[in-house]
Formats: sequence, structure tokens, C-alpha cells
Amino acid sequence: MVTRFAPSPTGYLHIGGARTALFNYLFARHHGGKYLVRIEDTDRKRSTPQAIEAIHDGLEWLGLLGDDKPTYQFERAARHVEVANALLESGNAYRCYLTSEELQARREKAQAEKRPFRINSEWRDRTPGAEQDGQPFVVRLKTPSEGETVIEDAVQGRVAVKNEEIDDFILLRSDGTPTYMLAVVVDDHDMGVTHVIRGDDHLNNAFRQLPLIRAMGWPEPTYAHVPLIHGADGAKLSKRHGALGVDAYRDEMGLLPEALFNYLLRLGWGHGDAEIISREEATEWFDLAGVGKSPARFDTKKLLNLNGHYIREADDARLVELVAPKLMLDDEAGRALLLKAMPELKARAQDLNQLAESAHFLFVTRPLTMSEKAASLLDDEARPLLARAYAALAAAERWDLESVDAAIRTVAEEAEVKLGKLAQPLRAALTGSNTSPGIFDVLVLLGRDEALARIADQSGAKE
RNA sequence: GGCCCCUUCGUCUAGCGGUCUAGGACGCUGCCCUUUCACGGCAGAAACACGGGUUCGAGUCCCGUAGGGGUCACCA
Repeated sequence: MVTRFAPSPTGYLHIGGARTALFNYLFARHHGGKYLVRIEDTDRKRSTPQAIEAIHDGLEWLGLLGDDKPTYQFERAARHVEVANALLESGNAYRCYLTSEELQARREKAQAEKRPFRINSEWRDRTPGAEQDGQPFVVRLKTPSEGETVIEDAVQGRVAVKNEEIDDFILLRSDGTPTYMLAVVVDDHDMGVTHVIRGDDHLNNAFRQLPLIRAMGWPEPTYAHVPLIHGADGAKLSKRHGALGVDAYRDEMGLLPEALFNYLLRLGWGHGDAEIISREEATEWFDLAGVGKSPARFDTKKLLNLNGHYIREADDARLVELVAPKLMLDDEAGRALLLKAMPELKARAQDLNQLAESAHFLFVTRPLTMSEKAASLLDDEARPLLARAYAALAAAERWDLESVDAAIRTVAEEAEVKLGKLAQPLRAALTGSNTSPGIFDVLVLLGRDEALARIADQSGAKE
């Protein structure tokens, strides 16, 4: 059992491609088979090394690299031509001398007359004469013209198309280079691919590829055409709503790979009520029967919710490594402080950016700039309370959770105010914000000197 | 337009003829917890596109309608 993910390197690894890769990977793993990656770079004009790099990075980040080194389709061009020639020799393909201009003219004429257009090359049954000598030609496959072709698709079910709908598509261009349609079939065969799992935009292609496979007498793969992912508005996913490269999800959105993995898996596939699914469970449960036939819409909120879950589950040291660059933290002391604060910080972040932002207060230098809401907390009523808190904290013998807790609660009690009345201004003074981890945690994290200084800045208390 | 595919809460889905007064999750609303924000807990609003069949019985099968999507290159 062999599956493959075959992206064309004309851009980044987009979200739909990532899901296709995931399904191929999971299906192979589930059945103990092999999962391969093939770069479809036969379009030399549009394929770039940067795109290949981006795809590789994206797959690596998601843990979806192929089991072997990737195959590059362009390098196999000679083999593709060889197969085309074999087809020519066996009479399953023919040289067509129709030029693209002629074809274009026929297409337009058909359109003007509102007739469906089909390529109907007279060269299918015509032997080239002397005048064709040296003239450019393409090689076309002789597809069957009667009856129908049926595909038992593992996702779509039984799909039948009349053979008259299937045109004699091009195998070799007039410059002698192989087309995608030829290349996929040859490569899939040579790589031993048994299950072709891909976007359902390829379903129509399957009806062309099958006659080619049959002409060669090769074993037919099982097809599984997975519905495309749509944007939140139901339209095709475009750059505007989520068709970003996975690198953007990582770098800009601040996602963890396991969150995207889980989200993509649940998009179009379900396993009972399971929502949080580990890689191991996914491997154990994944099947093509569970893949829905209708396109799914991309939902950023749910993705973020999942990401929050995985952040809370993530190892603190790992999160420090991911967040430190966003804070431009390069010293050990800073990292140590971040690590110490991480259990409190990660409890309230949905993405790595929020996580970095929430840590910001730890590293700013006095005097703090107050957010609007923080500033409004520091009113005339609050300042004297802060001064009292300052005194109580300064007098504390030790500086740990227990003692600062006791000190602050005592101040609130003596001043006959609710704890919140004191905690909120304190939070503002200490963090410059109205939201933060628990106030006692903040005091301890900042340390005695820094904490007292920040309180003094806002209360007018003298050190 | 031709061909092909799809249609359960706003979204992702469970459902594979009776157990569905349709379940879960995200989101939303309310309450609880609480020093803030989150987390967590509890409660709630919210769907079988429509119309015909088949059947004792249909969200589940069939047909049509509407809506959505895909594809029609010497791109992949």
C-alpha cells in the first residue's frame, strides 16, 4: 500500500494541500504502508526553488515529510517520453498536427454556435503524409469513444462518465515535453502508488488517466477524491480568507503544528464525537470512509480554540523557545523568567502572539506606560491604597506567594475594601494593563525590588 | 453552457430505515468559580434546503426543484 502527496511548486504549501498530505500520510500509516512526496515541477515557467523549499518546510513543520526522498517529476521526463512512444507504437496514441491556433478557432466557433466543444482530431485515424514531414505535432491518447468509464471512488462513490465526454488529451507537447496528465500516471505507476488521494478538482482528470493506465496494461489505483476546503463565506478558498501558506499560520498566526494537524483532520472527517485527537489516535482511526463528500468551510475561531488547548498542553520550555524571538529576548535571565511565568501565561493564550504579548510586562523598563483602562484604574481612591500596599509589602519578611498574598489581603481588610478594589489598581501599576496573571503571581515573578518600584511609581510612595 | 459532485444548528460534524422530542465541538447567551483575563463547571438558544415518491415507518432509500462547488488548456 503506497500513497503520495504531489504538490506543484508554484507557490507555498497552502492549507488544502496540507490536508491532502495529511490524509495521504494518515492512510498510509494506518495501513502500515508507505507515504511518498513527489514534486510536480514539469511546468518550468512556474516552478521555483523557493516554492519547493516552502513546501518542504511546511511538511516538515507538520511532520508530514515523505518516507523517502521526494521525487522530482521533471527529472523523469525521459521516462515519460518513453511511455508516450510505447503508446504510439502500440497504436494507443497518435501524432496530431492540429495547431493550437486551429483548435482555438474551433473552440470559439463552437462557443458562438453554443455547441459543446470537444477536441475531435482528424489525425486520430489519419496517417500523416509527406507534407506533414517536419511539421510540429503533439501526441494524443486515443481514448475510447463509446461506452462509459466508471470509477469506484473511495470518497465519492461510484462515478460514471460517458466516454464521448473524454477527449484525446495531449501526452507530449509539440516541443516534445510530457504533460502533467502523462507524467502523473507514469510516476504513480513507477512509484507503486496504490491509492491516489487528492483534491476533488482532480476527479475529472481521473477519467482521462484511467484510459492511459489501461492502454499500458498497468494496475489501476484506488482513487479517493477529497472535497476542497472553502472560505468562511462558502466560496473557494482564496488568499483573502485563509489560503495562506502554512508558514503564515506558523509565523503570523502563531499556531502550534499539532493544532493545525488536529484542525485539518477534523475538517471533512469525523470519528464519532472525538474532537481533540492525537497523532497516534489519528493514525489508529483514520479511514477514507469517514471523509465527507461536501466541501468544508474554514473556521479560524475553531482553529484558534484548538490552538489554545494545545498551548496549555505544551511543554513550558518549548513555548519559551517559540516565544522568546517574538519578545526579542536573548539573555538567559530573561528566558529563565519567561519559563517561570509560563505556566500562568499559557493558561490564557490562544496563539503564540498573545502569549508573547502577555509576557511583555515582565520585560518592560520603568516607568511603565499605562493602557487606557489601566490608567483609569489608578484614580484618587486607588493611590492611597497602593501606598498602603507598598508599605505592607516592603515590610514583608519574605517574598513568596504566601507572604505577598497575606500582606495584600491584610491591607484590603484593614482598608475595608474588597480585594478587587486593591488588586486591580495593583495590577495596573505592576503590568500597565488591566489583565494579567493572578496578582500574587505577578508580584513574585517581578521580584521584590522591581515590584515595589513599580508600585511606588504609581502611588507616589517614596522608597 | 456541457459534464461531474455536494446539501443535518452560524461553522465543523455524529447519524449508516424504527433507539432522533436529532448527539458532540467551536462560536453565541446566561449562571457558577474568581483579584482581572483566561481556564474549568452548569444551563440555554440554534439544524435534517424544498417538493414528490418507496415503506407499517425516512435525517437515513429513489426522483425532481433550488442553491452551492468542481472541471472543461500544448497549467498542474
